[in-house]
Amino acid sequence: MARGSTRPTSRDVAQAAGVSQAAVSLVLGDKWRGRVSEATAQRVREAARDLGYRPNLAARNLRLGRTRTVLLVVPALTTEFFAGVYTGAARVAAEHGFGVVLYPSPEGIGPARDPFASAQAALDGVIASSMAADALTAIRGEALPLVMLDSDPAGSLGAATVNLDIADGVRQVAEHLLSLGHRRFLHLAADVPSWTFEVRARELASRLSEVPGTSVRTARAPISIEGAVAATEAALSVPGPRPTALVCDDDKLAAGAYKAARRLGLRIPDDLSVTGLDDLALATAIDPELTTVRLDAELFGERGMRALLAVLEGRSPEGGDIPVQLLVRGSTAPPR
Amino acid sequence: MARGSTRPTSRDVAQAAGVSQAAVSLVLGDKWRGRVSEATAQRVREAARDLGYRPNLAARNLRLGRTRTVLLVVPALTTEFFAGVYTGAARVAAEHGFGVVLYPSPEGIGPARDPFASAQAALDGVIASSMAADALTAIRGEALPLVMLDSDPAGSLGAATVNLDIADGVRQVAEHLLSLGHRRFLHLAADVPSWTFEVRARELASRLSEVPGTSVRTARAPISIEGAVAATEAALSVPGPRPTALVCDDDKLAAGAYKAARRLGLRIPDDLSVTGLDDLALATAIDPELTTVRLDAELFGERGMRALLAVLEGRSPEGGDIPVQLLVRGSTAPPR
DNA sequence: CGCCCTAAGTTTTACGTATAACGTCGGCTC
DNA sequence: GAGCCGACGTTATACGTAAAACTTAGGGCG
Repeated sequence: MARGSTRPTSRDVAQAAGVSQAAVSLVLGDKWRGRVSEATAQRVREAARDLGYRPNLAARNLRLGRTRTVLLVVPALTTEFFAGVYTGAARVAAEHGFGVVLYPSPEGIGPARDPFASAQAALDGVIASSMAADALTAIRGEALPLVMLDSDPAGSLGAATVNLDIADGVRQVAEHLLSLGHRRFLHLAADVPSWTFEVRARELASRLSEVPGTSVRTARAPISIEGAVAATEAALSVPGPRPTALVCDDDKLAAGAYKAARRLGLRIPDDLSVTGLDDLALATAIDPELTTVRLDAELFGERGMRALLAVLEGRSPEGGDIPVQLLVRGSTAPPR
Repeated sequence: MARGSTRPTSRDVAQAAGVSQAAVSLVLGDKWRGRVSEATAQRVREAARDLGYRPNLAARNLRLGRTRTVLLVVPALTTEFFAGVYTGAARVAAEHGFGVVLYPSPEGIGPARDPFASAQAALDGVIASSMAADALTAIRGEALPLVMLDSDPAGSLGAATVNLDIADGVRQVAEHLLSLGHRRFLHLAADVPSWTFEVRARELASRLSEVPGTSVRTARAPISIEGAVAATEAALSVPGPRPTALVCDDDKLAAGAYKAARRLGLRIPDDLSVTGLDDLALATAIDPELTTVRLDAELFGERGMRALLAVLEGRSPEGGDIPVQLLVRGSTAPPR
């Protein structure tokens, strides 16, 4: 009790219970089936509780050569979506006795360009968003078990991938707008090099090209409201027939588009239909509420973590993209 | 080289450089001033680089008895703000060779109610938001160096506190609205037990009570857009003279209030002035743009981390609240 | 010449845990 | 009664690192 400030070790517990340190380890590690009597085990457990014993993780990790900790690498930018991913991943991790450490990719973190310096913990594996491109080379260098989120299955040599079915989401958006009667489209694309955005562009172009009489222009903007305002305002100001439907890569871009439309005196959805992608809180805060594609971020994180656990246990991760869902709200209507 | 799959240790480096393991540790730990010749040090560094050596964190942590890792405990709810806090904290941490692990407080994480089970890493200290109340008792039990964010300085026995000057922000809001001529106020309060919200209520009531002829009612809502819509709609529908100014504890609540106002046919700011607090991306996405109080989340995280570093080094953390700034936008105007 | 000092290392130890390898003792079988 | 086996432990060791304590060889100095 009056041992001072240092934390009790398994040896202290052993002494208190009148057994050897090994016995403590066996009991607390639940490996005592036929090795220790029930009575002794009970004594050990009580001593541990009384002393407030907690195993030293550093020692355990050293001994076992693994840490039951994984790194989740996300792009610094998008917070709400990846908060959901983290939550899902952390929940599944906790169920399996794992912890999850976050590494938000590049900017803002400063000198430590290296995920593994920043995450002091030693790691058993990594889950990385393909948007966090900067960190990826460093990750590859470590040859750790790796799961990629929303990454080109063909391009992620070796690594397992878990993807949202973004292509289907874009198809749903296109179908919805086409069936409303829209033919002149503007695609407000995220100016970020990532597979997940390439898919949007490819799928939209592909579907629209099948319908005679449609046209689609593209504008690019960084993923921020201000950036989207400028890009949209410019794109809608060019002479010639104006697009009647604006497909945005992302809800934030759509929010910027709203502001641009307002400045130009265009009413949504009467003069311009707008769609987003993500279903952030934003989407229902703006007026009119945004027609968008709901991505289940938590499920995404869960599936990512399950895939990594599978890799760690030598199983092969389950395949299949995660379904997404079009939410039709007030920002889309037939063209006037 | 052809050593197989296991990672090289300092002993491997030693062998490659033709020195002892101790020499490697000295060189790489930068403790070799008068202990090792420059030439040998160079050889060691090269060998380490060639082998791709990385020190085993678990072993180092065990040896040193500290991990250079701190836990940041945040409420699961609010993501954008705490993303900023994390970024600021992580930057400062990285500058000092520390890592930051996130623990989003209660819901969603599942069985592991215990921050220290979830964050597998052993910890040197903790930074905790007072909003993450559920986790606090567990944290206290560990007797780790602790810094509280936005917590009652009087009530956080022993622990250092770092606070935003929320009281000043509320005063600025009140001053602004009073000077516009508003006298009938509604306070849309976050239904979350936390000091940071108590301050808002206290300060607003206090300032308004000094001005004769003012009245203030209070409505409560959970911090979500939908919750705020319902609460605001109810509060604005009661008979009698309607409030002309709505002071919200938070931007999200304000976004909900916008929707409620719209449903009731009230125009902002003509029929109702609205203010928020946080300056989230939301604030400039909605129309009209929200008059709100900018909180510098990154600076908050920075200061929190600096305070914790001070505690860890036995210095006393610097005091003083972090200043905040009123941003007057389009959601406030004189009452009609 | 004898001494100490410094440079340049090496040997050894400890951190706390998990587990393989090793004892001991009573009881049962043949 | 010899042998063996299962129950109940203990002893010893290794994980990789940091650092204290020790070694060795010159060199300078009185």
